[in-house]
Amino acid sequence: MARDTKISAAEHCYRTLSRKIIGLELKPNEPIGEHALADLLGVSRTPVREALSRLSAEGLVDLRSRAGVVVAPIRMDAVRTAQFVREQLELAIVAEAAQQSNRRILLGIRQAIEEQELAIVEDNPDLFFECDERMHALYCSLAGREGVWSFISDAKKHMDRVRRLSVQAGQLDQLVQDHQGVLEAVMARDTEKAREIMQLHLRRVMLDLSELGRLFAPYFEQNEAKAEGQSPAGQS
Amino acid sequence: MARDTKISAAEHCYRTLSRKIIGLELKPNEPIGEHALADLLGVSRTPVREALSRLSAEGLVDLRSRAGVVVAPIRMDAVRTAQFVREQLELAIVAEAAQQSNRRILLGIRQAIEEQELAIVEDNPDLFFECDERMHALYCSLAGREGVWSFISDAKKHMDRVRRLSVQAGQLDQLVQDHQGVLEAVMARDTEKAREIMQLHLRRVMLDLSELGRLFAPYFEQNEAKAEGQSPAGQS
DNA sequence: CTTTGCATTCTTGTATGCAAGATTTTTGAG
DNA sequence: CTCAAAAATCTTGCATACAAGAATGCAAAG
Repeated sequence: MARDTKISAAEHCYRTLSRKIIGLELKPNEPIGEHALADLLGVSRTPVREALSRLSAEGLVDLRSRAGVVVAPIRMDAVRTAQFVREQLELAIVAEAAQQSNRRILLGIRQAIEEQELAIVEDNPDLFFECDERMHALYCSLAGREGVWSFISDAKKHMDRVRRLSVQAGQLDQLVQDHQGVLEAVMARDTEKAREIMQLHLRRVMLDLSELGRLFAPYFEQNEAKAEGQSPAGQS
Repeated sequence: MARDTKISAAEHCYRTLSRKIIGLELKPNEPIGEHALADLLGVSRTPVREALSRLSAEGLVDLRSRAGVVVAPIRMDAVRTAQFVREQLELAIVAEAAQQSNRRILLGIRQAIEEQELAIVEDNPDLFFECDERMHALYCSLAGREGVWSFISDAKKHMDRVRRLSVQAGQLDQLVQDHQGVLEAVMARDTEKAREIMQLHLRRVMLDLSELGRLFAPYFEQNEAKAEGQSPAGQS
């Protein structure tokens, strides 16, 4: 209520919806109407529409022309592509980062890791992911390539929902251990080891992908199989 | 005039403006008004606004709140970042492509290169760049990672205007030779050589960047140097 | 009971109106 | 002539109105 005047309503809509979608607060395949969102966000349809247009370009919502808007289902293809992109970029970044040494940034990374441990204890997924983002972004800074983070971030959006799902079954401790390993390697200027651990780390998310696809089937894109024909109306 | 009904007006606006900006038909730092664009495109301000919103998110236009819209100046930082991102992705792609062999795609690549040579003879920059895009996209297909192209394409947008500028001074022949070299290496399954030539090729664009910054200074972002304080009013 | 065609309702896509902030011009004083 | 302040103009940001297409429900026929 304090900074309402600073950013536009459209931007506010974009950020709020983006956060809600990635945080699974709005569920994949869930129908959302422009009017309903406008009411929810307390604005008119126009800024909502602008936000939806951007989200559609990013692949987070599907605009079905004149037939409604739905939160985009998680698409296996998109996840794999995003993983590839992210891996290439982050590995290159961490390799460059390992050749730099900025005390302040390194300290920030350490702090982020510690805070992330705390987030696990507190069972606070939002904080966990926030720290994760901060840490990875700091590696970009360390490498002197802050701009690259926005590209990684774009790719990550397609994976974040999967990560959220895997949290519910997940071993978060292992991820933090990975982070510590990467940091040690970077501080030791061991480029190869840093890349190695980071690669392992980044691929960990994908391990249970097919299982998640089964567990959370309604969140994933259905392969054109008309499910209704299989389940008879078990009413009688 | 045949497919007007298929895509929305907003999408039409987005594509048209995107093309005009990248093609330097709309010049960097040129002020554009929503109303003027609406008239130009024969629609109302609403779809124009939607397009501008997306273009702003991509960094192709700057929306100065209530003070006008300008075509984004070329930003050196953004170009360097885009170059980094593109290089990482394309090198990984060509390395994977070199381990595949799909006759039809390889043929398509060869065709694109030949058509590109033709474009040089005809002095047709639009065709030249269109072939270039097609070829690079085909390598993504060859690697079985079509989805990656959209990410490369996003990064490329920040470099394309620079490439357009360097065409005017440029040796396009060299670029085509690079392409042929890459194709040969890929067909010979020589991963390392393919990466090597591709890297050289991708970096060629950046060589004259600083010179272009001087030659086309008004197209580039000015470094906050208040020019007015230095030039006294030489009226009297 | 199932199916087909129609009418209703709902949702989006676009146009337009209005208000607020920024820019420019004008006007007046020194 | 210079500078400053205020008014007029311009431009965007948001809300609303309207129209066209899609989905849904209903009724009638087989």
